[in-house]
Amino acid sequence: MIKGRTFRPLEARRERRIARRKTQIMNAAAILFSEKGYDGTTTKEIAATADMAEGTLYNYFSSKRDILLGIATEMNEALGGLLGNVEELKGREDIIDLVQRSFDLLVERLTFTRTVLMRVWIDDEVLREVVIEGVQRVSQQLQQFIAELITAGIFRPVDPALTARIIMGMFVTPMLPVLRGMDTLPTLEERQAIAEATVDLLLEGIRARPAPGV
Amino acid sequence: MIKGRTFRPLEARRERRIARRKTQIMNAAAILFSEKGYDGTTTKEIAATADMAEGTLYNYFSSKRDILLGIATEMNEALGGLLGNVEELKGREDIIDLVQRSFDLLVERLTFTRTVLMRVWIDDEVLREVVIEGVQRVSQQLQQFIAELITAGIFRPVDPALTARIIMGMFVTPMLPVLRGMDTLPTLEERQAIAEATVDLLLEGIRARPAPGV
Amino acid sequence: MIKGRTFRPLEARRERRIARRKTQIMNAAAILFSEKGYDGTTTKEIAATADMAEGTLYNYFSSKRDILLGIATEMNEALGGLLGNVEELKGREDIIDLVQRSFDLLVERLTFTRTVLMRVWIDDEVLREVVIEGVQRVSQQLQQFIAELITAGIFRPVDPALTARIIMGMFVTPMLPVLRGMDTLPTLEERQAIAEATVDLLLEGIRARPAPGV
Amino acid sequence: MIKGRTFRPLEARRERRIARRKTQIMNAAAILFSEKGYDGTTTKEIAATADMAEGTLYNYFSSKRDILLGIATEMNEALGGLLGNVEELKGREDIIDLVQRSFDLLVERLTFTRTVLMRVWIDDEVLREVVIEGVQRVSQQLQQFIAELITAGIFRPVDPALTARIIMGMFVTPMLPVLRGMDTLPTLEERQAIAEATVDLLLEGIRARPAPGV
DNA sequence: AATGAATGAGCATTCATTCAT
DNA sequence: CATGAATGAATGCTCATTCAT
Repeated sequence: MIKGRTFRPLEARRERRIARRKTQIMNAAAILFSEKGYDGTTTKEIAATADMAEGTLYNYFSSKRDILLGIATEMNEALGGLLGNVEELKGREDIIDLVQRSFDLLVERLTFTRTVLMRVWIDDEVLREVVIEGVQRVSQQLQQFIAELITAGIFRPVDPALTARIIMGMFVTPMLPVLRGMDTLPTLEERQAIAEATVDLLLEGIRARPAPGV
Repeated sequence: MIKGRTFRPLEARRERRIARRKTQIMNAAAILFSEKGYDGTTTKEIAATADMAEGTLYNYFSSKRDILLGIATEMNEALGGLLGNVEELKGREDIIDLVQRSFDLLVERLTFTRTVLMRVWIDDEVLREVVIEGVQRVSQQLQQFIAELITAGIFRPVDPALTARIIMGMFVTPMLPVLRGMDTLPTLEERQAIAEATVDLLLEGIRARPAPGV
Repeated sequence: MIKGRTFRPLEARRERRIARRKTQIMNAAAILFSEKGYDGTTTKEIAATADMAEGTLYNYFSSKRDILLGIATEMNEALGGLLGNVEELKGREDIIDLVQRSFDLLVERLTFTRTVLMRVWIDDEVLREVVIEGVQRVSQQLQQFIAELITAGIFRPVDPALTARIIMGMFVTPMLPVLRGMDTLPTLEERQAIAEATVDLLLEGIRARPAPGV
Repeated sequence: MIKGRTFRPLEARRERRIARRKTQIMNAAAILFSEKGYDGTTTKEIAATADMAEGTLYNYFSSKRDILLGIATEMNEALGGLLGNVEELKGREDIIDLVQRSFDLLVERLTFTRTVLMRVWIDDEVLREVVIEGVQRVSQQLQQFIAELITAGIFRPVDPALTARIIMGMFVTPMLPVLRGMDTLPTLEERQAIAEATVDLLLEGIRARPAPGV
């Protein structure tokens, strides 16, 4: 990227400043969106929370909507880092670890998650951005993973597509009250306990077992 | 409610007319809310869809918000009829039947469900109305049911509260793409297949089993 | 238009009320536009001048721009009534009379004229609406009139198109200071004097000539 | 201005640079003003067209408005050079030549002309700057010229003030479609033809006459 | 002198609610 | 009861101007 004398530190600094500003705005917006909804949040409030003038928002985003899409994209990219190595998931511990990292992601970016989950429900573009490109990819990796383990005789012969969907539901739902702001953030230990309980519930149902009496 | 000579047919007819009007308005509003969101829907549109003048809405509801709460309440009452007889749930078939009736409820009142699920995310009053009074009651019945079956030695000893939450997630999530409008409505057969797959996944994991070799 | 029992007085009254409101708004807007320009006028001011709330404007016009187009259209229609009978223009008196009626039109609708003349300069849609459909029609009738009188030997052989353009300039220009608000409105006598001087200048030119027959 | 030992070449260079910058800005602004109107043009666009940063504009002009007044002034000064020698106008050829030089001026500074003509309509200061000081001076010279030729028996006895106004209209109007951007720029030959036709119409009128001496 | 990010007052437009008919 | 015109506060966004670098 940076070669020979085309290295321009001023430009790099500029880009960092822009990135910092965008983050500052998205953080402020996500807090408000997650508390009051997209339509219930005004640009005036976003600016005040981000500690800048209203017009400054528009130097970094072309519209209120663009801030929302920025949040969705950021969330999506974070999600992308989660499942790169699905083929390495072999034992119970690996799966628990993956689940826990998912929880961590949701919790770290709590307001982003809340915002995106809320908006995906009616905004078709956010739906495409996040679900089609993000969740669906996760889902397909999951289906492939399930299919392989069925072939290997480790899982019972279930419908991979439907099961993938159910599994994702199993893992997101325990977090819903937290995301909604009804429960307080779970501690690390609590998250671990939830992850283990969920994985065990899943495995004991889905794992093929030697016929009794063998 | 109406007894003896206080029976006044005129008044009853009046009440029925009022109820019919309210339903007409809530149906229209739910369609629009579920398509465009609460804030994205104008009272002018609701009136047009309900085939009446804008001002007429306010003879039956005190505000746009009141229409939303009416929808939430209605949904909640429908949910109440679902789990009256939790102690009768004994075998796999009973549970599958319950799950299927839940699916039917969501699908029948598709727009109501969509509206309420969307709005519960940020509106604290809807949250109280629906979740605290509706979902939580279901959840508690479910926990009690799980606890009893654990005591009876039919289920493994799991955490009833967490498991109840996971189970509800398992059952709602397969319906999400339908509720979101991404998938078409499943046929009766499809709903049955989903219900069976979900219950089997649940049972095979949660049911205690005789030790192998016995 | 109104036949048998399809006569609906209520609807007619409604239409009259709407027409009255639109006129009220266009009059207010034209005053402000002509004083401060289109962009220099706010909808708040228009509403205040028309003695109604800001939102009420939008029950009758879909945008500020639509008010402007309404004014242009109205002006255009008034212009249309001016030149129906160009073939009746025979002598000097007829022409003076036509010129005077033009002056009257401009003066009566002073603010409309000012508004349209100002806006036609940069707004292409107003240009089309007014010039292409209005002025151009007048111009063509004028060219035809000139051509006929040339054929009849009454006019010198001049270029009809160019001459029509020059003539229109001769008649509009004396009014410009009035339209611009620099001069006060001319009285009827003054308008008559201007009309006669202009027509004579057109017909005879400025150069002194020996009396015919001498 | 610069005499004796106060002559400072550095200062002169500085002034030339400032003058060049101001011209650069006014040219850019005039293009945009003439296309989109004063209010429709942003300082950001002016800066971009003039190939400099937005803030730089304010080193040379105190406001957007000041740029406009600069354009008006420049136009006015150019107009001043046109009529210095009105007493030399003697024959038809001289007048045609003057008319043609006017056309050339308008065409050369097309965007300046467009801008000023547009803005003079509502901006009182531009009106004063250009009309009162520029056009009115032309008009007075014209009136004096007419009055003298009447006295000399060369022109008919017409009202000099009104006639001056009409004449100016005759000469500007043929150019309006060009200024408005509806017609393409006329070639030199076309401009000459227009000038001749206009002057002849002015001198001789439109009415056919028996050839003198017949 | 040049820059361009920051500013915030000001704008056109929307829409839930009221109320005279 | 039903109507739909009137209301005006509130909104997202623009842009001339300033000023630290």
